[in-house]
Amino acid sequence: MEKTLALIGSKWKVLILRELSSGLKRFGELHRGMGGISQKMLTQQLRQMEADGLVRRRAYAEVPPRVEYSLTATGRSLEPVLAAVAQWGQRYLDTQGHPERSGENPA
Amino acid sequence: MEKTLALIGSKWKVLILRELSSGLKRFGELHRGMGGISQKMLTQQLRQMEADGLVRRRAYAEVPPRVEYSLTATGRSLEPVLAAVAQWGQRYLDTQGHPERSGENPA
DNA sequence: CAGAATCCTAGGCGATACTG
DNA sequence: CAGTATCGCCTAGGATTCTG
Repeated sequence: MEKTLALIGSKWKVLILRELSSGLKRFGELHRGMGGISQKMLTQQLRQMEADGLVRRRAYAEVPPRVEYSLTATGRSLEPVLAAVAQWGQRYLDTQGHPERSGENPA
Repeated sequence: MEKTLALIGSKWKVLILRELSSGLKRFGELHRGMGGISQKMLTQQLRQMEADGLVRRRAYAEVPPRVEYSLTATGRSLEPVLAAVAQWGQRYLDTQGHPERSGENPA
C-alpha cells in the first residue's frame, strides 16, 4: 500500500504511465507530451520507475542519441488500478458538482 | 485522477483513512494509533480531508475537549479503490520478491 | 537528442511552546 | 485534550549550463 504509493504516488509518475500506456515513446516526445515537467524531473522519475520495474528503457548508441521508453508488463498491470482511481475521481467530481441535501452538517 | 491523488496521494491521508475505516475515533486516539505523525500534520491532514468531504469532524464543547472523527460516505467509498491499490502492491512485492530500491531511505 | 552536473529557492514538515 | 502559532531544517524540484 504505502509501497505502491511510493511507486506511483507522484503526479509525474502517473502522467508518465498514462503517456506510455499509449505505446512506446522517445524521451523528447515524452517531455513535450506532458508539459510542465523539467527534463531533470522526467529523467529522475523515469530512472526510478525503471529501477522499480515499471518502465523499460532502450538506448541506441547512435550519433543522434535515441532513447525509447515503454511500459513493462508490471507497468501495464497498473492500468486497472489507475483506472479504478480515475473512475473514483470522476465520480467524486460528479458528486461534488451535484450536492444533495442529506443533512450532512448536524449541529 | 490527479484530483484523486491530490485527495489521498499522501501516506498520511491513506493511514488516516485506514484508521478511521475501523470506526469513529478521537483525535488523540488517532494520533497515538499512527505513530510518527506530528499533531500539526495530523490536524492539517484532517482539515483538508474534512474540506474535501472525506472525513466528518464532530466537536463537543465540553470542558475536557472531545473531538471525534469518522469517515463520510465519500470517504468510505474510497475503500475499494484503496483495496485495489493494496492488492496490487501485495502482488508487486510478491512478484518482485525483495525489491530493494537504492536511494529510498539511506540509513 | 538525451542526460548529467550545478545552483538556488519555496515550502513541507518536525519540534517546541502556548491556550481554552 | 485538541488544537494553534512559531521557528528552522531540509530537500524536492525548477532553471541553467555543458557534453557526447
